[in-house]
Amino acid sequence: MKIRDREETKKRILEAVASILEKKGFNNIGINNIAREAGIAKVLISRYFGGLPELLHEFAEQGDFWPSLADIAPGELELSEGSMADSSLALLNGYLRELKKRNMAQELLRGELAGKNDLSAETAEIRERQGKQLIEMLSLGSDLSRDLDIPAVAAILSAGFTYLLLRAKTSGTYLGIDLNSDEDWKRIEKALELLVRSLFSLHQDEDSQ
Amino acid sequence: MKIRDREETKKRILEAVASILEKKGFNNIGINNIAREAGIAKVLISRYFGGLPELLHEFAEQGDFWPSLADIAPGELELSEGSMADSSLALLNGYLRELKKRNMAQELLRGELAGKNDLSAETAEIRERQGKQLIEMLSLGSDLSRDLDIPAVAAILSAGFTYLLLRAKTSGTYLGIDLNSDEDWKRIEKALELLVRSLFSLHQDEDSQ
DNA sequence: TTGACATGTCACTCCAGAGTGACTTAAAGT
DNA sequence: ACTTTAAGTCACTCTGGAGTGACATGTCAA
Repeated sequence: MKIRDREETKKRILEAVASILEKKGFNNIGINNIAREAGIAKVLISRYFGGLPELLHEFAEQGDFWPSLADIAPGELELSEGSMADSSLALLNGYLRELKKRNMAQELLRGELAGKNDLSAETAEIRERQGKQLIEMLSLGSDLSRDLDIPAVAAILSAGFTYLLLRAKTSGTYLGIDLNSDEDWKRIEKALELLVRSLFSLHQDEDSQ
Repeated sequence: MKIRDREETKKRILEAVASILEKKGFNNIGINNIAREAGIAKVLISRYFGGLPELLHEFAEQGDFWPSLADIAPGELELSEGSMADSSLALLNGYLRELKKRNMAQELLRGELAGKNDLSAETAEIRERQGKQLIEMLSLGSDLSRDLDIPAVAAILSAGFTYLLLRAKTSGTYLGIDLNSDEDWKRIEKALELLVRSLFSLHQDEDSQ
C-alpha cells in the first residue's frame, strides 16, 4: 500500500465527513474537524476538493446515506386497492425504522432545515428523487378516482415523524410526548397506524384490522 | 425623553433580537448584528445582559412569539364527541395559519431544531406548555374509552405541517409538493382535513362532511 | 539513478464573532 | 455649580474556522 495516494486520501477525507456527521453531528462539520478525523493536513481539503463547500458537494453526490427501497420495504409490496393501508404503513414504518437507525441521515436532514450549508440543496434533491419513487409506487395501487391525494398525505405523515425524530435530540418532549422514550414512540407509531387505516377505510369497505 | 436610559436601551436591544429573527432569520443572531440593529455599542449587551446567551435567555422569557389560543381559535370551540373532527381541525388549521404568518416563530422553531443555541430549551418549554393546553382541551371532548391517543395524533399532524413549513424556505419541494406554492399548500390542508375526518369517522357514525 | 511532479507538512494569514478595558459624557442629588 | 455615578463610545484582544505559501519528501518515468 502506497504511503502517498491521492485517491486513498480523498476517500479518507470523504469518510471523515461521514464519520463526523454520524458521531458529532451536523454542527461540527468543519475543515479542521474533518482534517483531524481523517488524519491529514487540512490543506489537502482545499487542494483536492477546492474547499469545504466543494467537499460537501462531492460528499453529497457519492455518499449513500438514505435508506434504499430495499431497506425500507424488504420483500414485495402488494399493490392492490384493498391492501393500500398495509402497503402504505409498511412504507411509512419502514422509512421511520431506517431513519431511526441512521444518525447521519438525521443530521443531514437537520442540516437541510437549518439552511446555511451547502449540502442541503443536493442531499435534498437525492432524497426527493427516492421519495417520489416510493410515492409513485403507492399511487399505482390507489384508485385514482377517489379524491385521495397520496403525496400530500404521505408528506404530512412522513414529515411528522421526521420532525419528531429530529426534535428528540434537542428538546425532549413535544406535546407532552417524550421523544426519547420507546413507549412514547410506540404511541406515535400506533397513532400513525390508526391515521392510515382510518384514511383507507373511509368511503370503502370495513377496516382491515 | 432621556438620551441615556438603561431600560429604554435594554428594550431596544430586545426588540432588535426580535427584528433580526423576523427579517434575517435565525442564523444571523449575533452580538454584532443585534448591536447594529439596535443602534448601540455591543458592549452594552455584555453589560446589561451578561452576554449573548443571557440576552437570548431574557428574550425567550419575556418575548411573546407564539400564537395564543385566541389567535388560533377565535370564538368558542364546541367540545362534544360529535364535533371532535371540527374542533380538532379548527385548532390544527388555526395553528398552521398563525404559524405561517409569524416568521419569527418559524425561525425559533428552526433554531430549536438546529440545536447549538441557547434559545431552544426555553422557547421550547413555553410552546410546550401552550401546546399541552390545547391538547387537554381537545382531550376533554373526546371519549376516553376509545383507544384514540389524541396527543400522539396531534403531535404527528402538527409536527408534519410544521416541518413542511420550515422546509419551505430552504428546500422548495418535498415529495414532489411545492412548498412555496399556495395551491400545493391547499393540498396539504385538504389532506390534513381528510386525515382528521377519517380518524373521527371511523368506528363511529357516518362522516360529517 | 535521478529529475520532475505529485503528495504531504507546517506555519502562517485573513476574517468574523464574542467579549473587555479605558475612556467620555449625560443625569441627578446636594 | 460640581461631584458622583450610570450610560455610552471606541479600540482593542481573544478565539476558532477557512484557506494559502513555502517548503519537504515519496513516487515514477526516462
